[in-house]
Amino acid sequence: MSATIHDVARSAGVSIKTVSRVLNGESNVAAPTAALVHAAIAALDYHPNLAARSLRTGASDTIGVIVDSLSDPFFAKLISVFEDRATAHGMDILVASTGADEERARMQVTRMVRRNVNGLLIAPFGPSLTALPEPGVVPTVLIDRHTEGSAYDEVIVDDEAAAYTAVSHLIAHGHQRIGFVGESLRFSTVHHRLLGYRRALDDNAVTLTPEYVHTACWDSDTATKLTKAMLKLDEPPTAIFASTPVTGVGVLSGMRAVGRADVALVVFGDFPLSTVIEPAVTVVDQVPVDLANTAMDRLLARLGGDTSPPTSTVVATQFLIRGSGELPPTDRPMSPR
Amino acid sequence: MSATIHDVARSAGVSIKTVSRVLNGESNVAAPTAALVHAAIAALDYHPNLAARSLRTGASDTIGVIVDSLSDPFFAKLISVFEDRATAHGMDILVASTGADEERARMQVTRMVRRNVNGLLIAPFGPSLTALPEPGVVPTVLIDRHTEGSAYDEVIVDDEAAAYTAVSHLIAHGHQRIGFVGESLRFSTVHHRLLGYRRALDDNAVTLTPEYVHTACWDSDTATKLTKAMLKLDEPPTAIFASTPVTGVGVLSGMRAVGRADVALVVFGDFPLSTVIEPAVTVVDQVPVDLANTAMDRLLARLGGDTSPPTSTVVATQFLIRGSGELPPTDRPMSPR
DNA sequence: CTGAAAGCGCTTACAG
DNA sequence: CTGAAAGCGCTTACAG
Repeated sequence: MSATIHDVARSAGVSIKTVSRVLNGESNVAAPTAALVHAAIAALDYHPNLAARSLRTGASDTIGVIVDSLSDPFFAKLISVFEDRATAHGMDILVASTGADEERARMQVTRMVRRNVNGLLIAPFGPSLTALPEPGVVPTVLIDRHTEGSAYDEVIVDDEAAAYTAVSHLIAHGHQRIGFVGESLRFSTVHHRLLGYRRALDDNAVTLTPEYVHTACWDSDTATKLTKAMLKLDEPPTAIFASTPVTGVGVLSGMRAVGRADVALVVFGDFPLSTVIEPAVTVVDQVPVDLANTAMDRLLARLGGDTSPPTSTVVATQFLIRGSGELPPTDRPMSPR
Repeated sequence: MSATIHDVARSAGVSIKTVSRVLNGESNVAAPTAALVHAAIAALDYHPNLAARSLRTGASDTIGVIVDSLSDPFFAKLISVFEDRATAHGMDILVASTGADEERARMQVTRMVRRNVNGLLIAPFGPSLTALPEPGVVPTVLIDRHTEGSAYDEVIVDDEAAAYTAVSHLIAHGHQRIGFVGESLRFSTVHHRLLGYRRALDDNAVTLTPEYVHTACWDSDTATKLTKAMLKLDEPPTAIFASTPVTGVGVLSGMRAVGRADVALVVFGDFPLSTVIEPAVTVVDQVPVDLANTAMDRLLARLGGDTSPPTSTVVATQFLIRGSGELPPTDRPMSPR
């Protein structure tokens, strides 16, 4: 039903090879011939069959994106930027989630490779390399999280330095008892944020209190529970550093549940409503748009034939001071239980 | 480099047709033969070439999703559910955004069709049918918004009824001056939410005040600006109904900017932090998970050969009363300007 | 500058 | 229950 290259060739009175040349912008076609072909293409509303092209060339004009979750606002923002950029280059994007499950991540990579994606953008997790494509199979750029020993370009932020800044900021505002509410240390980002937290304490001669450090807050609800527990300690923290927006929301919820809006808070990662909450939430903004654009730049360079050694690009974060991180420490006595 | 069906056939000592039969689960293969083929497939780590299959069959085991924006939390949630379901059926999803631009929407549909997607899930906008695939080209299900005269299944919510409930709730709590902050009426959803708003006023003998009705809040910032302006009227509204989470966030921001946390608020659509804000925000929850699953059910039915006439499925919403919609009207005098 | 032939890796009739 | 042939719609050498 749809016109094929043969129809165009017949209509233009040339061979299919010439049509193919015009289609692929090859230079060696006489101008009048090219015009004839263009006219035929327009007249027949011809569009090349992508599956046929893909079968022949092994590519697909498609970019695969693999992240933990498609509904997480951070990843959703990355995807949004990837799609804009891909569309501008005539490519489509295929998305897949891993749920931070290694088995599923492996499967998603395999599926993408089988789909002949031109390139892959992956938010890796855990130290394992098995959930990444084998080197040489498909150009790949890793985003947000570092994987030791990978053969790929990566685009990350300096999590440790940003966390260091954030926690130092809390200490500078008089806080000595600072909670750390983090997701799993399986994520290199959370691991480095914890390192930054510890270094800030060390450099300011603040003793680390194990009861204040939580590294298994899988979701908002867990963060809420742990926050409530922390704030009920005999010596509760006067400030909390949340390692991600998801845990940050949980912390806010926990603070609210025990009626403690006076606890200082800094969240790693900006989120909608952060400026509407009272007090507005001080955050480390990872600037996901920059992260995504930089990663896409790398991938496009690789697709363009760049074969230089893998690079590690560190995108700048922004520390946005809004109020919640500047609350003075209160030492209101708490009921013992 | 990768094994082909010929390699498997040779290794198993059968013809490629027999391998193809096994691959596609056709019944008429002798058990011992099938076992031989399976062994060869496993030994060679064979995976069928998807492009070749797609070229031959005209399908691609792929579902296309087209929405306004990939980073909007509502659409991101829908996509997340679509991906889960698609993965469970061995299909991948291709995503594209329209930016609510008809030209771009048309282009995205064309691209998806050219990619031979098995099915399409589209959040349409505006009355135009030109941004939808021509009937018969590809099974399509429309989500969230109604398009008059389309030939496709649709899965929507009863926007008018839900808005009616929300606004009636405000009136029942003593409010007579109720603002409507909406995005464009191009969206059938917003249009119907406005109808529900008007009907609730009518049924309760509340006069509609044109200054309270805004239907061009493209983004949060516009909603903020209009909210601030409304609250500075000589007779400001005592309650506001926001037609979407995006405008709702803008309204909250505007209320905060003029120091009016005492204005009642109901938002159409739940959003993260709605329970953490003080007071917690009363919302009409569209239950995006239900919407997405129902749409996917319809699409899978169509892919399974269902050729019955197009259906319109209305998914139930939930009215979540949390505090912000129950604030009593205050009649604090405002400065005249 | 242009074209005829071959073939990418599958599935679809068709035959036995 | 099994197979040989044809062909989906392109691009890739190769020839002229």
